[in-house]
Amino acid sequence: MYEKKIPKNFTCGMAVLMEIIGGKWKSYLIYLINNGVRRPAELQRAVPSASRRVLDLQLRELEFHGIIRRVIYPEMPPKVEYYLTSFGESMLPVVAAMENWGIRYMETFKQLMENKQLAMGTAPEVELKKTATLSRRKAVAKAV
Amino acid sequence: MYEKKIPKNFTCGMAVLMEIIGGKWKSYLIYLINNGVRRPAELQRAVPSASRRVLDLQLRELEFHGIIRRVIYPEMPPKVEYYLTSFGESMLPVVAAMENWGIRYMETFKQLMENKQLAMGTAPEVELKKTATLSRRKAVAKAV
DNA sequence: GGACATACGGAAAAAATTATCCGTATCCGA
DNA sequence: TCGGATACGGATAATTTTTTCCGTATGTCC
Repeated sequence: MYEKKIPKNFTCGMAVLMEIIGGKWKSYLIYLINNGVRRPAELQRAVPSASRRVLDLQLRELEFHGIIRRVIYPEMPPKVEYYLTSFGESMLPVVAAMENWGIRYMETFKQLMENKQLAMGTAPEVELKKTATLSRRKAVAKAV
Repeated sequence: MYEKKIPKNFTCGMAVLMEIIGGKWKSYLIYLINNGVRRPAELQRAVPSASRRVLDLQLRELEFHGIIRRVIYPEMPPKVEYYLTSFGESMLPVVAAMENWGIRYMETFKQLMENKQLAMGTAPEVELKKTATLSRRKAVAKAV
């Protein structure tokens, strides 16, 4: 793990959670391991777009953080399996909530990315409030 | 926003959600705005460890993704306020779940970081399974 | 006029993360 | 003996994100 130069705070839960599953593939690894994809090579085949190295590193970090547990079989050729710890399992509802929210807005999101325009179906109420502060001063326009 | 060279997939919800709130301060910004901290300068004072620039950039991205809405008051000195859109509000439960999970394991996590040792209170069941595959071969040791 | 407030943005440096490429070792099967 | 499977790790490059430092503009208060 890279030695950080800027210390992190971890004063809010978000920072803690992000430190643990913020990596590019970590949540997916948790998902896969929980669904029975246990061996390193299997995981690599399951996520071919990730390099073998990063998966290894992120598995190490997940293990270091107590999310997964590595079981080493002293065989030849080598065999390794990963399992969620009970601590790791405690994270499943959160991961699921994140995943579900994402799925729900995936299509909308993709369209947004293509259009490169803000066009969320649910979102954009745009209105200009005119408050007391406006009349209190000279109200110079500086629109965007 | 930075033009990426490696295209992202967004085939799973996690990737979508991460694209939206993965930024270092984004979830905190959502939290603050939802709690009435609306003006840019207020937000900067609320997160002094973040540079003004990044907060600006991440606010832009949140706006672009339809999570927040920027209300510009044509006054002088300039006045701007951010509000969650209804789309942004749909994210609150997820953010809360993440935050809560993190808070719950914050202390354990901090100790882990200090010790630089895997010592999760709940976690480490370590056991070595011996399966058929072991006897099937010569079982050479390659322990760690 | 000078110091402060408001809000914004470009450019480049620094930091952090991820990718690529090299290597180790053993065993199995053709 | 050669090619593939298993698993792992170092070193460096590339990419992405964040920080730092510079600038713009206008208005108020002393």
